[in-house]
Amino acid sequence: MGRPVSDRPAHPLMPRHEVDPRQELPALELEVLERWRERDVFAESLRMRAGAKQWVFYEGPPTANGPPGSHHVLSRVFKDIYPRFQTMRGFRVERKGGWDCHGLPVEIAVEQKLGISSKAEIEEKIGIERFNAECRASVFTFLQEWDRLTERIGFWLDLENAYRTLDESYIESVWWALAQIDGRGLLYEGHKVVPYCPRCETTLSSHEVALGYRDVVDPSVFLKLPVSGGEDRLLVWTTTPWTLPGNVAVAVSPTARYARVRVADEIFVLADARVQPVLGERSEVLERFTGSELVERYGHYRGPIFNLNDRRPGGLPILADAFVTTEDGTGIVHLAPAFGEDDYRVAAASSQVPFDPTQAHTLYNPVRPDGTYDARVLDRHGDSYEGRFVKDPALTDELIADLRERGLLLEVRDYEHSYPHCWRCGTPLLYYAKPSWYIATSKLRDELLAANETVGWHPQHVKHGRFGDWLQNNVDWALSRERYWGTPLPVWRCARGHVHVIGSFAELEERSGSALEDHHRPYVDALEFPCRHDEGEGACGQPMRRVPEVIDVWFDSGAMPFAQHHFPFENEAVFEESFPADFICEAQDQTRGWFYSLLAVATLLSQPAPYRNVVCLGLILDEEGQKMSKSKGNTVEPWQVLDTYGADAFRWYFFTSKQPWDGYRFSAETIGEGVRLFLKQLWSTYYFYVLYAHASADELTGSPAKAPDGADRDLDRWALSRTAGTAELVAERLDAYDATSAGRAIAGLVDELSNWYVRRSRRRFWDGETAAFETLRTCLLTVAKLLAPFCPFIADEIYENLDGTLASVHLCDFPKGADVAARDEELERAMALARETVRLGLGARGKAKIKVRQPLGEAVVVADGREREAIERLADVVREELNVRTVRFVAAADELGSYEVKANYRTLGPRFGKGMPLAAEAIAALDPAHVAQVLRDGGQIGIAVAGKEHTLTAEELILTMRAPEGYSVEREGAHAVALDLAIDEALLAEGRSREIVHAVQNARKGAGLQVEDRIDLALGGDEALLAAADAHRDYLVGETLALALELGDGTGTSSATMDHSEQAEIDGLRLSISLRVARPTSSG
RNA sequence: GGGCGAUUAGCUCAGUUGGUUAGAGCGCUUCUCUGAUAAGGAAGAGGUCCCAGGUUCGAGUCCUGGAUCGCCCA
Repeated sequence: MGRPVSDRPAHPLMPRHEVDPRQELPALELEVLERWRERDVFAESLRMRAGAKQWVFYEGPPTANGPPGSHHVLSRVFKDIYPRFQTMRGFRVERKGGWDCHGLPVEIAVEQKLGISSKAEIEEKIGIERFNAECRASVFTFLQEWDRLTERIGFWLDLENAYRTLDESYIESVWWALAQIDGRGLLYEGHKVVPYCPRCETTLSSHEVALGYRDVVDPSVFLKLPVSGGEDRLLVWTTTPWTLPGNVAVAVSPTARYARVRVADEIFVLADARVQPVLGERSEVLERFTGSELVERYGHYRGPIFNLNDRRPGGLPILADAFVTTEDGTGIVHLAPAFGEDDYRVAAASSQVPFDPTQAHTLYNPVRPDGTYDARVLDRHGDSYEGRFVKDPALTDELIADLRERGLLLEVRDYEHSYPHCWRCGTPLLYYAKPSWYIATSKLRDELLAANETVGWHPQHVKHGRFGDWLQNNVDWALSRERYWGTPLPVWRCARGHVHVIGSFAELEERSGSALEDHHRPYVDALEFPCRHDEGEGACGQPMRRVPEVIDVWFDSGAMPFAQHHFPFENEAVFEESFPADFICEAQDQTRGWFYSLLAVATLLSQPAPYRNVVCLGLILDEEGQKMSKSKGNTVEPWQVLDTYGADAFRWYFFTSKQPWDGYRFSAETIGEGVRLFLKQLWSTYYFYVLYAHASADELTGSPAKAPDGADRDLDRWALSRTAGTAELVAERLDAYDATSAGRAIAGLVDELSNWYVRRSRRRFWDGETAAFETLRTCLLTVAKLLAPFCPFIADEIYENLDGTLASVHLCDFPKGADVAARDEELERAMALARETVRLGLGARGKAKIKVRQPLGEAVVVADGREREAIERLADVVREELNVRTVRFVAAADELGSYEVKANYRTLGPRFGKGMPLAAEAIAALDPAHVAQVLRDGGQIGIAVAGKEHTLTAEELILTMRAPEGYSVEREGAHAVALDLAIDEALLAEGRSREIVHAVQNARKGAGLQVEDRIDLALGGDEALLAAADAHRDYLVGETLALALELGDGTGTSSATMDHSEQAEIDGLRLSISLRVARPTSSG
């Protein structure tokens, strides 16, 4: 257990220190942080659970080469709350930090720093060795900033033992995983059509592509291609004329309708839906058929479209595939598998296209890596287009002119669309088939889906929505990147094409004869070894060299469950015990990022799902609902919030303002509101306790406790029961990863404690009544423990001051309801009803415009059965709150006025169905007084609907009341409270005496007196007021702390000697008040 | 273009299996209470529950289509 703290106060009810009612929370948090450091609380919280069962959290590694923003605070506080909670529940929750170190963002930052922007420059000017050294240095540029923020927001994470994806041990585990995957035959080299910048000669990641979309106008070309063996012409549409030399087929939609139309003396074929938009009114439809029928009818067209010196004219296939739409163009598209992903897929799937995806050289691609045509592309005169850049507008014009000359062109139109450009150099990107290493994840689709079924997703819809769909449509993982700063792909290959995947550093050393200290490029590239492949004629013996690629950083992150422990090379037991994770948490954009990479890597290694629960966080938007970005200048910097409102406020906002996956509309002001509403209210309640505990120190530590009376005991038991109930609910909701509901329940409890328990109990605290202090202390300490995972600072402060047995609230066990008190749900219901009754009664007062200070004779509460019993039990509360002499109960409203009877739709609806309107009508026609009488006697009501008799029970009817004469009534549903408005002389005098007290208190304030000052008091003015004061002399003297009271008009002897005089008006009557501080010499 | 989510008061958000007159907090107006609280309480103003169809005796809630915003993917 945690280290006990020695300097306990003399008595358990006594707080250790006084409290500033206007405490600045950020300053307080810094003190708490210091205390955590001194007492080593985080480490202690782990040590004290050393033998306990693990509850496993995985940190999805951020990159530390940029500063953390508010969205990082969001994910980090959610990564904190559940581990804190589970620690308090008794689990050991180790929280190993992690850093994602590799990848293009790091490389780009370095390129910018070095003032270069291409691979050629890296390799020729800088050299890979220096470049990677720069990357390594750049990775942790903002590490301190991250660590500082992590600590400040109260995110407990083991930063000292954080894993780093650039570590040698990490890389070795990744290599092991890849060798395992290769051993299952799932690693292969294939082609992928990728966004590619021909100037930089590099592929771009989807993230980079998204940076460079621009709206541009490109020519869209309508071709008329004659079918094989006929004069009919297919109308084929493309927006990328430069891809036409790569054409190997055309495609139609199998299900769409196509039309054969005549225009002048030509016959065209195109989608029926496109006839009008493309050809206008000038066409005549001859026939219609589906795409499938079109394929059957024509089969082939005359190709290739462009003159190519290695392909003779002949028939090229017409294919059908569902990706073709008829929403624009002609409903017939050309296929160039080297330049389009769909094209590639359809071509690969068709036996009619001479293309084998596993044999890269069979792909027809006349464009070179620098974006120029090779020698095969010819113009109409047989001259080559070799060396021409494919996106050059002048070239496009020539291509179009060529097609026109050859009679293949129907029309050219401008086509406005958004097209990706290289974000670095502005060159339009090409979609271009590149060789790439793949993992055949699509073969494991069923395993992935099955593993997904075992995961608890929050929100739930991700499971079968975004994530499930993604798995359903799984495509092979393109693993390789032609870059420098990453885990090197451990694939070695010999000149004869034999491939070997290295699975450990030892193996590499054994084969190559050299050991490396750093397995990054370029060092690893230098190692060679003879090929051991044996095809029956002895080992091949050719030198094997590493392929140049590095691996996708997402594979790094997906390997973290084992790579963070250097499994399987060491720490086998540690890994076994910490797999799978109970909980991970990232933003929703990780659906295809880390959530996927973790699941995929585990599945590839035949492991179960690597996480049991996922919380997906939404996006942070600004007040206007715009995405926050530095360029817009609408970001909220974390430190700005932390310095102004503090970490607890920041956390509280994220936890409770809405369900985190819905995203946030976020501004510093919104956070401030939450502070006012919740943290200040809590602080205020806590302050109240500390203030009066110190003021009542003698009573609390000395004399034996006085037992509370019945009503007070009820109030105490109510507060404890509500606290116990909240404890149950909070634990249940946090178990379900629903911090929002849990937090709101705590806020509800604090509100009830502050605005009901404390307010109702104030006098008991002034009197130093032990039971009240005990109750409030228990409630506050329970709140502190419940709140500890949410707002760890303020929770620790309250615990430390009111208890402090352990070094921190975070070493405590999470409260179970039974630890606090036995639930008394009957009492809770009763109190809720009593409060409702008070609310209605105050409403009735307001309606009659009678102040609460004016006592009234009677409140009449309408309630029946158990409700009545419940409220009756708490009648004193109702009486005091409403300031009435008596509370009378009536069973129903007949004594108060007339009824109204209505149908209960909820219960009767299913019974009557279509007859419901008739039934409601029949019920409305009943005599309400009669119905009330019968129901009260336990009888039933008969009605006739459409000639049929029906019997109705009390639950099928709703009785409400109308306001009677002479009472002010406030009602809601079946409840009502009526106030007798008659004010007799006695009530009037009492009310006036209260007004006088109020006026004197104001005068005291006006005279600048201390609350405990005793006074001499003289009152003058209207006789009626003086009479009221005289009648309630004791009350008046007691409330105003007057030692002497003189009543009479201004001629009185002492008024001239008073220090302070003022005039007041009550009910239009004049009151003069004179007072002075009573001196010891004055008579008592 | 496809998938997912969202849309309820000026703002931030609740709204259970469909049920009579859709709620809370903040802000605004008026009143009120006050030996903790720049707090609390009451009343008032403020809503075509994004739109249009449909199912149903009955739709904020279920279905279809559409709009707008966001995310992911093409």
